[in-house]
Amino acid sequence: MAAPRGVAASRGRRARPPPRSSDRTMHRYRTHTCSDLRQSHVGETVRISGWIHRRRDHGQLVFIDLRDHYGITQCVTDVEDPAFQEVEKVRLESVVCITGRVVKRSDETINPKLPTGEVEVRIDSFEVLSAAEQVPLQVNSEEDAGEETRLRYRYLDLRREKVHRNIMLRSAIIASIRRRMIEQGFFEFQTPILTASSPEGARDFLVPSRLHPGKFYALPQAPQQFKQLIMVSGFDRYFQIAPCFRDEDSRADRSPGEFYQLDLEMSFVEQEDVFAAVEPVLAGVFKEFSEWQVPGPFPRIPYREAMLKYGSDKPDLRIPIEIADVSRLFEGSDFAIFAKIVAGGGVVRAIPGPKCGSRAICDRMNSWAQGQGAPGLGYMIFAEGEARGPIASRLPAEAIAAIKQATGMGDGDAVFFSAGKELEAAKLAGQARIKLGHDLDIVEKDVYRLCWIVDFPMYELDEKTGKIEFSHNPFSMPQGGLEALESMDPLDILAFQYDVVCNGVELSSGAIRNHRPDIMYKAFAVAGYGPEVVDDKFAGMINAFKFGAPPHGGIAPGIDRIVMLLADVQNLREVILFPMNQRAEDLMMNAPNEVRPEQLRELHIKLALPPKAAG
RNA sequence: GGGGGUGUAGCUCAGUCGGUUAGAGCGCUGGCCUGUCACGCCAGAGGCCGCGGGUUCGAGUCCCGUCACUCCCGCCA
Repeated sequence: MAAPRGVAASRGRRARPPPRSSDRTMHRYRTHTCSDLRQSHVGETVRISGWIHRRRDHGQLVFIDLRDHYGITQCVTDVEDPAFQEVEKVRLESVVCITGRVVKRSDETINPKLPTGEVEVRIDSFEVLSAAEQVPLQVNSEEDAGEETRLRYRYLDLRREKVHRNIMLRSAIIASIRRRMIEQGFFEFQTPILTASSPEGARDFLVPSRLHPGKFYALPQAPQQFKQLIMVSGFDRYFQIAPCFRDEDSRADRSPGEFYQLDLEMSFVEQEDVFAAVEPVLAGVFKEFSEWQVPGPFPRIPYREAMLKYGSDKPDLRIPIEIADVSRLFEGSDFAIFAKIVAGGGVVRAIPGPKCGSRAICDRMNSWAQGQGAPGLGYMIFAEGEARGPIASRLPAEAIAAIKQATGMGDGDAVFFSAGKELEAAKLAGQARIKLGHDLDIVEKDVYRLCWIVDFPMYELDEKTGKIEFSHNPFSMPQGGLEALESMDPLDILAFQYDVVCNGVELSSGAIRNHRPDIMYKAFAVAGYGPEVVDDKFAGMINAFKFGAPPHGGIAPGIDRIVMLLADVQNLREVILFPMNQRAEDLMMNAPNEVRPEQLRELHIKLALPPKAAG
């Protein structure tokens, strides 16, 4: 897969044709790029510029692979040439300008791996535009350097084929998204970067105000309120490739600090209208930039069903394992641990383990579960028409038959059991499902399985405080509207709130918004907030809704994650030009950094550092 | 805030049970080589084995602490 630079489709189109070669008016730096030259150029004198990618020194004869954004061209010089000495000495990654004659390579020396491999450039003159010191990471290597080196010298890392290609893929994906959104009748608008802190959600990044001592702007966690106000302003269909800022800890699929969303909002729509607008954009992009299957239409899976069958609200549908609830079978059973859990309102979930019918595998799963902080993972092994294991021996035959029925398992298989409080049991079962999928190598390959998760609950119970809280976005419209808020148990109320999930990665959250002030005040009241909280914290939006707001809704798929999936990489840093490290530091630019005392004084800020950092 | 992994040459890594002078590939320096394309061959320079402490006759290796990078939990409406 030694694809030469410049051939990958994602690498993009060629540069506009450079000026024609002619000895008198030759361009200062180049007449062609390093991917341009073909047999048809043989005989022409050309000029190309780029980096020294690799050198092969034969003593009397030196080959140089010259690399630019577009590709690689082999240049050659021998001891007779005046430029020979310099060419032999120049260090890798130096930037040079080469003028020379395009010559045809003899049949045996053609390199079929290079698009320019039928020709080479005989060096007439050789100019070093910028000499390189020894580089701290190898640009011409497939092998990644350590993260710290890669980030500190990101501009070198970005020269490497693989990373360069990922970034170009990102560029092409964003261009495609823009085109598709505009074709669907959306308009792109920009929203403020300096805005107000909002009490909900993630931790804000704050920006002190010079003009208003003691006051702060916040960077937007998302343009949420602005896009709703755009709808109230009558623009009907908005989108933006929007930067979002959240001061939360990072993960492999969660950048520290900042990330980009395809933010969009539509007026006069219901949930299905949003799906109908977004699904073709996402499906189109996934199909355009990969060879993998993208089955559609995306299935719609209610939240509760997802939590039951997949143990997650972001199920990886490539794994052909479905969890079943078997709580009822353990009710009052002789297997006391589970019986007690069920009696106490807990649940027992059964995870099918195809071809897992061995003690070794089951013990391994059990210790894995303990490593996850669970008490353990029960199991039942099927062999020779019977069920074995400590659980099986305490269950009546009918219950075992029912478990077989529910999981579809038989001889040679196993069933694992996750028991406990509903959410915990479901999550452990979900993690076990993923582990089994990977361990057994039964994850479907070469496919992007996207789905909609719908009917998220409007509220949830905070385990610690026992208080009712918004489970997602407080601006979502509750299903059933005002009547539901007034008459139902808050924990039973669903919201018009939805996610898009792809292969176990949450791409996006969205909702039909609550555009009615009366319902808004009531929704907050249920969560224990008086109208003054709404008026104070969401003044702009609640006021706007009092002057005629269209029903509206939207969604905001994560750009970085889409690119990550399409680039088939495991970490967001691979698809971001200048990412920060896990501790939210930019090792290249040295951010965050201390500032001059005058700057702080201007901002009316005095530092109160923790004892450790003070020294 | 918590748990796991990693840290040895400029880079990627090996280093056995704790035992002589710490190795390899790439890169770098010098030499040889006129058809290579991950060129080949010879020689050389380059090491606070992350840092500090401990155990030991002896520590890259074992123990404790600490720092850095990373993955995960918490967190992320």
